[in-house]
Amino acid sequence: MTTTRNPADTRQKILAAAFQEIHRQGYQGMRVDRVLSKTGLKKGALYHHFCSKQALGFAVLDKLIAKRIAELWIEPLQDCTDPLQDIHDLYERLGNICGEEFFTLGCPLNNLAQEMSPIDDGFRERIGRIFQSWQQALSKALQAGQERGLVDKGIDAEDCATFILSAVEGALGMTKTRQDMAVYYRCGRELQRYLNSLRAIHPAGTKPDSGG
Amino acid sequence: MTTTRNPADTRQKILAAAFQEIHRQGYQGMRVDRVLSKTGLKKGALYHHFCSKQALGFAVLDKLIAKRIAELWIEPLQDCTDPLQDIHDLYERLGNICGEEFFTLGCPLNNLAQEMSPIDDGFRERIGRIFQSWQQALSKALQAGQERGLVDKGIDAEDCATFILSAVEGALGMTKTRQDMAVYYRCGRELQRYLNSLRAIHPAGTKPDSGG
DNA sequence: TTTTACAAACAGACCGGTTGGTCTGTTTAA
DNA sequence: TTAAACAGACCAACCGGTCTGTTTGTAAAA
Repeated sequence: MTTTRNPADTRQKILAAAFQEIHRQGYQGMRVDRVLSKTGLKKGALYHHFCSKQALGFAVLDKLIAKRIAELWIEPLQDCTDPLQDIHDLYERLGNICGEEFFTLGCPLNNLAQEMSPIDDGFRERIGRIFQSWQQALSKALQAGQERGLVDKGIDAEDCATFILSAVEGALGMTKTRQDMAVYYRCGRELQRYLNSLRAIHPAGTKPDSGG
Repeated sequence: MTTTRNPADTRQKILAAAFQEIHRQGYQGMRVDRVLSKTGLKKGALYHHFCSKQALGFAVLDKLIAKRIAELWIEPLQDCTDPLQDIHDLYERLGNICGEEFFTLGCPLNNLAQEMSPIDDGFRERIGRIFQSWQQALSKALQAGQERGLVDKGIDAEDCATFILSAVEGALGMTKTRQDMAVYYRCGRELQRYLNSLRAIHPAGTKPDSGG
């Protein structure tokens, strides 16, 4: 029967509903009652699994959002061949994977960052760690590209990673503001122009691998 | 005496306090009572000048925030000489004008956009108009640069303006998330790299004005 | 100039709905 | 048998907004 108890599943249901609520209304705008009505559970269940609204918010951040970022951005960059190409591919891929509704709601991580970073240390530290690992993945990929001669050795990989991350989040934010996915794709093309400007320069008239 | 009534001044005081509150806590996080305690006024005064919390929020957006954006970004771009240089200068200038505290709180306009665009039509329309004029200013400046031969005629000024706006807001957002102005300056250097990629290309070995 | 009238500009008590959280009791699984 | 896993009534604090009463500026009337 479906009436059998399953604590792990209950916990997951609560997390999923809370994630949706936070994604739509923000953390402060999320109401525990709405999470409950969405799951069909009662307060006893929620406060059995999570000791407070804040603990629930942290759990959503640590368990769902961080995982999503890792799957979409960090792991694919671990062993990429051409970082400049791959970063743009990941950007484009996000547009295919996620529906239009997702884009009108914005990046869950950045939403929380903008809302909570200045007013809650717990959120700021957790969010900071996630962004840190994201940026590191970008930076490492660019450095690997430099070693392979695909990326200009004159650039500072850390700086570029910071900018790419900012630009991606900026594009997602503007897409959300305008409620128009066309903004996302336009920004994607210009991001590609920037990425190309990071390419290793080879002497005119020679191919990258033909030089001596 | 300072006890004499001054409605216009009272209204301005309320707006200023509300702006600070919104900047720190967001619109939903702003409390009417805190605005009042900050101004020393009572509810009677506030609800005499503004019929609701929402009306107060709209007023802050229309009177304070829109004005600030116009002064900092739109008006300076009206008659600029070299848009690519001037856009970067405006970016750098913002870092000098505004204190560190401002950056840890983020762009007031984008904060509101991220928080309210998906859940309130009134805010979304107002915010959309402001961003629209901002982007138009960037776009027009780039087009003027194209006509003067300073900007590559192959680029789409609208697309570039969208990306620049997104990148600037993204940089401000990441600065806020990290609570570190160094992020802002790093992004500034990479933004400049992007802007340089929009420069008109002149034949190798010739100066821009010496070509025939 | 003084008085009166009146609306604008507030003060501040009050209210109803909302919200996160608690507490006790009951059911389920081991 | 027992502890975990819930149900659901209940609560205190908060919060936007209302309402009535009071003060102040001002312009017309005397």
